[in-house]
Amino acid sequence: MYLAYTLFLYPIMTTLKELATLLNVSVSTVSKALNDSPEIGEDTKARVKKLAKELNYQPNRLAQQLKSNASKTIGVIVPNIVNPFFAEALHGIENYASKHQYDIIITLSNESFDKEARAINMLARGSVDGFIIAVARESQITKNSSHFQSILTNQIPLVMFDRVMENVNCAKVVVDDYQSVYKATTQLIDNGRKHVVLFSNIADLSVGKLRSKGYQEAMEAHHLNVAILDLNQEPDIDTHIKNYLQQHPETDAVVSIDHLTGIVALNIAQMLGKKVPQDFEVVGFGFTETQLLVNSQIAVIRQKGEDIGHKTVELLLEQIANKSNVASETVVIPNDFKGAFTG
Amino acid sequence: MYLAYTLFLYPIMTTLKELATLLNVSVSTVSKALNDSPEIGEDTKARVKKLAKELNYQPNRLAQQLKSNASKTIGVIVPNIVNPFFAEALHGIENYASKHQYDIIITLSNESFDKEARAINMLARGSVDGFIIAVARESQITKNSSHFQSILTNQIPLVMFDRVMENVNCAKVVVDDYQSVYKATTQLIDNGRKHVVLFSNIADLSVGKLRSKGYQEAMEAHHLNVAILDLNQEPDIDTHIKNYLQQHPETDAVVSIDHLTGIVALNIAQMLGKKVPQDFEVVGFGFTETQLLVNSQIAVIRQKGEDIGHKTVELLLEQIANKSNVASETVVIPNDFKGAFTG
DNA sequence: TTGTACGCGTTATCAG
DNA sequence: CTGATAACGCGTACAA
Repeated sequence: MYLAYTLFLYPIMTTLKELATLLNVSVSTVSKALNDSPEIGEDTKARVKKLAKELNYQPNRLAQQLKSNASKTIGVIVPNIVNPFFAEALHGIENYASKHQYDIIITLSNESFDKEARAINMLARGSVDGFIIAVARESQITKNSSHFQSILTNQIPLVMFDRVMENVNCAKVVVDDYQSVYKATTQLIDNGRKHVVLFSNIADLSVGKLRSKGYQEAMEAHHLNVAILDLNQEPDIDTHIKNYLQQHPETDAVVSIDHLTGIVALNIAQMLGKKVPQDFEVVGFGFTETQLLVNSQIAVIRQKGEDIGHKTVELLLEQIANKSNVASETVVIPNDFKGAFTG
Repeated sequence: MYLAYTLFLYPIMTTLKELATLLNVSVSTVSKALNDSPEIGEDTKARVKKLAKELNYQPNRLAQQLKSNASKTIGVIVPNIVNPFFAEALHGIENYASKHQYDIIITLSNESFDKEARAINMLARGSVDGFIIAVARESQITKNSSHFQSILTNQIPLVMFDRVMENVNCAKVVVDDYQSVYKATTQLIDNGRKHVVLFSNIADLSVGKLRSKGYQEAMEAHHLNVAILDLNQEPDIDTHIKNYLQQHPETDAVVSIDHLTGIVALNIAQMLGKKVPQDFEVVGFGFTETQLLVNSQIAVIRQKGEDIGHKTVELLLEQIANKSNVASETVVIPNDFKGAFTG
């Protein structure tokens, strides 16, 4: 005879208490019944479950989280999401996390220290069991890591990836930035290229520096001139690249250490009448779909975003499990090479 | 004299109760003091705040949320995040939400109905105050909207964007898919193109159908032959496009209704020796960076992902505010055109 | 001015 | 087998 009540109640979230009063039993009985406790008789279990189903009862997760002191949620902070590398990494993170029944809260720092710090402050108060972070540009440049230290001080598990800070003592997942660019540059030189220039719009980032270093040392090892075009934050990279290539017509190869300048360089070189890849070769940083976009006309150093994402979650869940063990290993996920270099 | 205690306690989350015992006052006094209640004396306020600062006290958000019955969090479910359109929309959503002190929990449906349904089930239990959803491919194809109905039944605010379901009665934000493709196609025809083909890998989606319809009706209005290459789910779109263009050498224009096939078609056409844009023209769907990638060689219909994201949040927050008012308006955000068509 | 008591929804312990 | 009680951490009406 609780039909009317039922109909009225239905839409809004049903609680244990409501079930209890409707069934004339105690709240704890209902809770145990729904959790299949052996303490409860089969008949009452059935009654409880039936009504719970009818009223579409769903336990409130906030309450469960508060009680258990675990949110089963990972806080992810990335500089932006439009960069396909981060998109892929997030994809990997989400997949692996959800496989392990973890939700993720994503926050974008927009490369800003403040926003990064605020996000940490919000999430570090019970909302998440741990953090996965790629450091904002501003934090990297200013070397301000106070907000990360506060995570560590609070014993909250933390994993950094790609953009990491050396002086923060936590687990890290990176790619072999130096190695892969060194190797790619060497390959170009072996192909007979003499005027290899590096294009970059991330010179100020940790990864940018490592990649530049790879290029630089490869060039120097072969006694070739180092030429770096730093497009950092330039709004109109098209024009700058065009100007450079016109002023340096001898250029016969480009190493791009980000996901954009390589493709742009390719297009412009073709517009300027260069034959690719016969007398002009490009190596770029890329991601899964890059290959489609450039149609094998350039070689790409492919960052395995999804794998990197997987790994970060793996490390984080380990830390969450063995609360004590603040492991701070650094895992390197080597880059792929896609698209054959010409000989 | 609580210094030793302090040092021991510091790392782990400080609670009101701990502050209270340390200060020999009641929990509520501490709470009020921290919230600057006029009931509390200035001196005690000072004492409380001082210790709170020392111990780095941060109120537990879960508890606050449970108490207030509001999570200040938006649940966002998108099919994937690698598609730059969704990445941009998410960017817009995150920015606008965070401006209004809302967090977002992002879940990826991976185009699967099950995952979408599970995500809703998890989040609809107190974790979020409302949903923003772009419908998974599978849900659209099977027309299964039961999980969405359950959101509505539970009175949880819901906004759909881009991929929407007509039979779900909620607010929606879409682009002018039909219109913009009709217009683009007409433009190509006006430019003298006679053999315009449509490339698509999203024929089965609501947006895909609308866009195809725009193309089709524009062609028919000019008594031209409709030609559609459906690359839906094909792994190797490169090859298919190449084959098509070789078998149909008369083709003088391509309309691509997704963010990939247009760029691929452009590259392949150039490889096949077509002069772009003199005797071959491409219109594609795109996003902010597309223009850079294709270097003005094709025109793009640009979906304003960020604006769309903004709008969804705006509508959702409205709904959250006037709980009663289940507004179900549909907002259309018109596409931009970038890159001049040649005449 | 401060403290007490209760509620948010859940679970766990301990009586009955 | 069932129920009362306490607890998670916070906020607040009410009492002192």
